Parts: sequence; C-alpha cells; structure tokens
Amino acid sequence: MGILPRPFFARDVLVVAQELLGKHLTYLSKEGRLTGRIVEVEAYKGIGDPASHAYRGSTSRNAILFKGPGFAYIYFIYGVHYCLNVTTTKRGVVLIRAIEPIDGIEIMRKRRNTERFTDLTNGPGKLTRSMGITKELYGVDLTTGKELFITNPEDKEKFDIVSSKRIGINVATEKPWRFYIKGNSFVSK
DNA sequence: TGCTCGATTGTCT
DNA sequence: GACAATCGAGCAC
Repeated sequence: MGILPRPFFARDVLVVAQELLGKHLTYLSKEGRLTGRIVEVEAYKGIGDPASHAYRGSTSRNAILFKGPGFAYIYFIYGVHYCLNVTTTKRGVVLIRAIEPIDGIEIMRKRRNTERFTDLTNGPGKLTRSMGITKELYGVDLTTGKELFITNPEDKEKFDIVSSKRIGINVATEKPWRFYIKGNSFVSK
C-alpha cells in the first residue's frame, strides 16, 4: 500500500483530480481507522477560475493554497458543513465530493445516524461528517501518512471516468471539471 | 462595525 | 420543489 507522494499532487489540478478517482482516502481518527474509496471529485483552478477560493488572492481562509501541493484544505460552508479539498500546484484544489466506505463503516453510521448506506458519504458535507473531519485537520500534510493520507489500492479495479459540469456554484459553471466513476452509487446527483 | 451569502443538506409542503 | 439552518469570510461603509 503506497501513500501518494508529493510529486503526485505536484501536477496540473485536472490530472490530479482524475487520478484521485479510485484511490483510498484514510483518516486515523480517535475512534478508529476510517477509509473510503474516492468516487467523485471536482477540480478548481486557482488562477483564472472565478469559482476558486484562491481567485481573489491570499486570505486567512485559503492561505494553505499558497503553501504548495499535497495539503488538506478544509473550509466551513453554510454554517453547517465542512468540505475536504486537496491542494495541487498553482493554487489549484481538488474537492472530494464523494467516497465509498471501506473501513470504519460502523463509526460512520453512528456519526451520521442514518439507515441508508449510500447516504453516509454521497456528498461533500456528508463524507466529512461521517469521517469526523473538521477544521482541526486544516493544513495537514497528506504525504506523511500520520493522520490523513491517500493511498494507491492494491486491487486496481477498472472503471470509466465521466466528466461533467461542476455543482453548487454560480460562476464558471460551464467548465466540465467534475469527474466521477461511472455507475457508482455513491456519486451525488 | 455591520451585512450578505456561500464548492450543502435535511425537512417540510 | 422550496426553504431554513447557522457560521464566518469578504467586502462595504
């Protein structure tokens, strides 16, 4: 099981976004090990993308975007939810929109208090709540393998990648920078 | 210092 | 399908 190294993230955000599909996201929480297969992502370019948080320059919230590739960018949205992102080069970020639970499913189910399996992690706010990801993990280095990291799974399952328009934004919506695994039931609507 | 609204979700109609 | 929840970043004054 190989932890994705810095060079993996040090590429164009569109390349990193597509290659993150099928990878395993692991968070070593206090309650136990939580792992999920990444099935849906969105790419945000820092430069020239009005929908990116880095578009207007460095602020206290997005300072980590200017630090370099391979860090966790987590922000609080709508006063209710957290969203998990991964930094790449040139202030680009990849938003993790959905995962498929692998390890720690009972922990996730307990946190979410829901019956439906697919409701655990089929959205950006849902997966962070299921895994217990908060702003405490803001800026964590994803390449050290300590708390939060991404690995290349041994069982390389084949899948088709579908691209479409991004969701939930009001600017630059024409960019087809949302990528997901075709036919996966955890992909949001 | 005050006000607006967001890379969402769950609930009610 | 419509909308409330609820915090803080970002911008206007």
